[in-house]
Amino acid sequence: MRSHPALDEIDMMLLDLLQRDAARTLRELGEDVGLTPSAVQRRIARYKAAGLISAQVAVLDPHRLGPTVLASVMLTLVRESMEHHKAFTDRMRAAPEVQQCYLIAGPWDYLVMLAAKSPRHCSELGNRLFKSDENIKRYETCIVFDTIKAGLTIPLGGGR
Amino acid sequence: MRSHPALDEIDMMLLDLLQRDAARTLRELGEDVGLTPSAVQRRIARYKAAGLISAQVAVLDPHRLGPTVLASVMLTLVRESMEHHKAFTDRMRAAPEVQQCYLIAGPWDYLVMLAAKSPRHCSELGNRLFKSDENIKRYETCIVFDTIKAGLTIPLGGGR
DNA sequence: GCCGAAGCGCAAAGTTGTTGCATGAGATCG
DNA sequence: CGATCTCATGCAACAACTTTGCGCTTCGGC
Repeated sequence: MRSHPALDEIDMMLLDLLQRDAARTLRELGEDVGLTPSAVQRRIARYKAAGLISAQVAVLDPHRLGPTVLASVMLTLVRESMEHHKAFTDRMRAAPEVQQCYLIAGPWDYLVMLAAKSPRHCSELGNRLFKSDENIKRYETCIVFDTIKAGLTIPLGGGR
Repeated sequence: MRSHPALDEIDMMLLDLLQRDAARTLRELGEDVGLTPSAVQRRIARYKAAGLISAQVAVLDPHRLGPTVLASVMLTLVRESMEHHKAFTDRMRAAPEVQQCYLIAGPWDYLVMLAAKSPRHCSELGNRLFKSDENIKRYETCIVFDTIKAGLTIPLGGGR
């Protein structure tokens, strides 16, 4: 007995449609997958209840909102205890300028994506979030010159 | 004469609310910013027309959809002509497993975030997208152990 | 075969999103 | 200094969408 009866092909299609455009109506979605609006709505309610859909957000265009500087930061900690990791991750979660933060394998411990309002702001962020932390051994910042692609889309095409 | 009369404080609040949760009703948003639903709806329509809101998407939880492997890839090209860059970026844009792709400063040319269905799939992706490209000098893949934070939120708090 | 669970379509009911219109606040210009 | 024009708002009517109850069918045990 599984808590979730497994997702069928229609579920995959719906989730894929939704992660591309969540502003469409139930009728449109229904036509695409071959269901009535009410059936679509019940499925989507199921996804939300199950936590499959964790959020529904508007994606803003950074460069139309005024100057925006994106940067990637790779870093390593000095001590690797649970407490030190938690202290760091809590700070990342709390900082609104931190778009993404990943614990990664390899020479670096973390990869962080920053969104700042100016080069100066970006530098300040580095100081505040990383330089002033005694437990960060080293960090390397790479300014983003251009965003080729940005999204959080998960591949759902070929069945899973 | 500016193409866009500049955004006031209410615009910033609305955009900030929307990039956090785009599923709220116009009435709720209106109460938060002190406007009627129709005023809110007209502002949002303006944002969309101006391209400030580039998409409205559902964010899926990768790990509730079955095993998912995220990875970051840093790479450098051999030749840096416009054509070579375009060939590469076109491939990135076309690949559904490429979540994000940035042109960056520093020792590497690009940072790419991948979403794969398994370690094997991830390795295949590396071969298909990078290893088989004669114009990629070197690339380094870091598997993501844990996602601390993921989003595309832009800081709008302190006025802009 | 019988029975319960689950999903669907249909249609009514309830909300929400959208639009026309009149008002009022600024800005521009004579 | 006032006339005028533009633009955003609130209100109210309207249209569209979402949600829910109900009966039906299907599928899997028992």
